[in-house]
Amino acid sequence: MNGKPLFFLNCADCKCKSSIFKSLSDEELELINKGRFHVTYKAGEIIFKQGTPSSHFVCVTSGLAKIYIEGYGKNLILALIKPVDYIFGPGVYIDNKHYYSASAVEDSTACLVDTLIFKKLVRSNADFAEDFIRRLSNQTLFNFEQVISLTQKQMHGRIADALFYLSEKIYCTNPFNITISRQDLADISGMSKESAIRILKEFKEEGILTVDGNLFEILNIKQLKQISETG
Amino acid sequence: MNGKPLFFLNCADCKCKSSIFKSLSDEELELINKGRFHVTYKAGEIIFKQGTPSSHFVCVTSGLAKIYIEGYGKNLILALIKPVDYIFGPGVYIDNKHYYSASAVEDSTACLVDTLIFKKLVRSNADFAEDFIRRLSNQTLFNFEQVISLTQKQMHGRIADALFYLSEKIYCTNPFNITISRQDLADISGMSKESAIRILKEFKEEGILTVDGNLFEILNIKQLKQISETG
DNA sequence: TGTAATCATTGATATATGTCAATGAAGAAT
DNA sequence: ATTCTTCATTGACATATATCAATGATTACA
Repeated sequence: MNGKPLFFLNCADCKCKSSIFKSLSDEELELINKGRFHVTYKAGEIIFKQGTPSSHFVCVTSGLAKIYIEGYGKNLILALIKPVDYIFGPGVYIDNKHYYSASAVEDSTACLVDTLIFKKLVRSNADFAEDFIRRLSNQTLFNFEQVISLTQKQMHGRIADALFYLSEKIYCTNPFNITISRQDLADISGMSKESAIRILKEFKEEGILTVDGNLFEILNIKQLKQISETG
Repeated sequence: MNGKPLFFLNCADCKCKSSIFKSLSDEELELINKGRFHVTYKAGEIIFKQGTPSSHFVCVTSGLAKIYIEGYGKNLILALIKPVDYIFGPGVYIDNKHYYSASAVEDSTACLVDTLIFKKLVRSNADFAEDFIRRLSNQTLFNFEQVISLTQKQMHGRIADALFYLSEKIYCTNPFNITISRQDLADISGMSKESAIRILKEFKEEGILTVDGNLFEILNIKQLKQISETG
């Protein structure tokens, strides 16, 4: 419930706008601002659901969200989205459908912006278009790493990768407090919850990691890196 | 060695240009044409190698190529590229590096075009940029299907998916002659060559498939679809 | 403040899948 | 033809991983 002033901001003054918008002028930001909704989500709430039409893209302004594909009986978490980052699915330029679901992991707030406005700006502003393509490319590279980790590494390597992802990319500290569940950790690593927990236990026993509830600390980064690399 | 006249064509007259170029004017095509190389590859030859700098993108004009990530001890085939389709890796907009390798599966020919020209056209022609983004989006959707198949389906389902991919997307006939090896089939399906062969054998025994050397025929499409869906 | 509900943990077990080794078949080269 | 090399096939075996079931811990809640 903090951050209420955000409701009154416009995009041009927004202190926490996504870096994708840096190539936009104030007039262009005003365009975005006009088609914008500010929403709050409680932890666990669905932001959008795979298969539904997508008319807006989502910019997470506080909290933490996950995007995940609902597959055959289980979920694959594609990424965690933290402030200030945005969710722009591949369906927007194809058939305006969501190809994955998104939900709030922590209590979160987000801005929703009409994708038509976004597409218009892509056409009219080459810098913006290029930034967007760069962003799509980075996502693809991330997908590549992910698919190789998931298909060619054994569980230890995959958990190691997930731990580095959480520590380095999401929580950005080393003793870090995870706000995701063990099931989420398993859905990131493509394994069962039970297996994920067992690997954590092994890492603890080998002194690579300490786990106290949701507080994790990677003690032996070098060894964990090696586990990540040897699969 | 057929198709020699291709060497003398320019892009504007090319009968087999990739659909990505349909939004370009003759002048713009001439720009592409100027920075273009026509190359022939023998089956098995490497077109480019993961990790090397990428200055040109590749448009396959005859034959068949594969793009594959060289992972931890084995390869993952991301896609087969048939005429007329092009290979434009995600590194082009990031650091001009190849993030996967490409090689010719059959004797092939290709045009190489400077990526700088491509990027210039993306900036100057909004239709072209949008077509390109659409294409990137489609690739992402394909990646999603692939990662779900590879991580959430058992071997039977993955081989079923690979067979449909070959029959419907690549060779586009039902009794189809594969020009890829069993190892390639395994690298598409994310399993060992031996496992892939065993699954094929089971499908044969159940009357779902006939396999005579490299000639495949899917006999019971409905059943194979179901195997694909039940994982 | 207890009761339900969810989440985390652990053990036992079944099985999907990879690895290794051996053999057969099909081309390529001499 | 004959040898050599690559590719395909099969079997035996080891093991990585999921599933199921039970229990403990934590949180929501009324």
